[in-house]
Amino acid sequence: MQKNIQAIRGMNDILPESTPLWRYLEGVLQTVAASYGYQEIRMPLLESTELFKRSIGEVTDIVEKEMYTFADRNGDSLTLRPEGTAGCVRATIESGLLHNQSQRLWYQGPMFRHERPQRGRYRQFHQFGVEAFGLAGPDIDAELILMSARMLERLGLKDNAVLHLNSLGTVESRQIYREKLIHYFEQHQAQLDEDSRNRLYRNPMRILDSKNPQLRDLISRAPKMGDYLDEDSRRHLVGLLAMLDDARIPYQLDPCLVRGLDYYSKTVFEWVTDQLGAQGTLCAGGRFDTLVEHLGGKPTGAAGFAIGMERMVELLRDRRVHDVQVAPQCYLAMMGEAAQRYGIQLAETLRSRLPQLRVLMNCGDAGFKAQLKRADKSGAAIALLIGDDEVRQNRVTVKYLREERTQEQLLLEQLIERLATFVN
RNA sequence: GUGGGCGUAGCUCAGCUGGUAGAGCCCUGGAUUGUGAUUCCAGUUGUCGUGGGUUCGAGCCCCAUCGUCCACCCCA
Repeated sequence: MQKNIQAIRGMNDILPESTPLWRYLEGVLQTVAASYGYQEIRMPLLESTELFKRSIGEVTDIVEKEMYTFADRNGDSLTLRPEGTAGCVRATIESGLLHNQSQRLWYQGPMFRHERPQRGRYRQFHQFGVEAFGLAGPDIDAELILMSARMLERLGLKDNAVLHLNSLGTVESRQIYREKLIHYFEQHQAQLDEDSRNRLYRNPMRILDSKNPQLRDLISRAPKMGDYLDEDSRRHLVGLLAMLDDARIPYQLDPCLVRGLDYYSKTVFEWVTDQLGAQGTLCAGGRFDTLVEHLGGKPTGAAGFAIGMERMVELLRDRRVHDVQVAPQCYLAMMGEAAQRYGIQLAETLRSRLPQLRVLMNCGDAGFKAQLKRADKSGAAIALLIGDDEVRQNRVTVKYLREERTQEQLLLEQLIERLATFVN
């Protein structure tokens, strides 16, 4: 048997039954971002591999084993973007957007990581990302967190998520902390599991967010980043917490919160839910003050976050949020060849006169009864009936499908007037 | 990359200790000629994921393979 070609593993189609929900979600996020004065930016899906190696970090899992990397025809190494920040920074530097000015930007679109798919984790997944450049203080961190909180609130998901917060300090203070941590875990090496032992010298902070319950005790007694923060980072964090308190945004300080990408510094945060299984991070972000410089720009403070769209959609699906109108307002049923030719002209006229109207025209052979069934199934409020009689009289029979109302025969202008009341 | 569960009609699934396939939904037609959500009647749908093995005989047992889901890992 010939095998049908299937979608690439971990890359899903978004079918018509869910696209309205996606558009609703995207619409809410865009509206909120705009209400904070953020502008949209669109970057290519493909970037030079070097960009991601330099920004995400050579020793991260993403770069080591999760990137879709391949050679262009001329031999250049290209990579399908595994996240949006790197490309966004590259674009803003390249276009001079950071020259003596700050930028507040958002983007959305697919990202690609070669991981084993599971609930809430796919090889092509979608993010809505927000980035702010050229602003060094805790005020912009607060703005971003407030924005993310508002997004959740608008979507009715405020009670589904908890805000986790931590500070990773500057690169220098983190270096000191890192050594303390290695020293601590070295002394208890026997208690570490295999994963953690592997991470001990490569990325000891990752041991902190291990899920192994046998390590919980050991981890809870480990040195805390908070005790090693430099003065600047400490003041930054205190300032941010005060602003969050003012805004009455509850948060949970989480000394074990470590982000997976190397470029983060100072503030990091995550909105986490317990309703999605193992992949519960809905939204995550933080500051990345050294990245712009690292990619060749002038030293520029920066912060941002990204929302995992699939995870949001899954939460919204449970709540049956449904706001987007796609059903046609009227369905055109026709009997006979003359009626069909009349009807197709009529449908065009209606679309010209009422641009907001959604007209679904019956196509293909079907009995009158079957056409009405289709009209009902389409969700249309009205069926427009055309047969020989209507063609002769130049009228259209209007049948109301969703209300007790006697049907009527209308001339074109009357019909347009009537249909106009169903458009909004 | 490592584990475990599952793969039967378009969808959701049933199929008893092995005897060459079923239900509901959907779709189509009909219950007198041009009037839809209900009801009734009728009909279509499958090399039971794929390949091999055991057996007189396999959807059911064994092996392999692919796919999928969940978890580890990782992260949005």
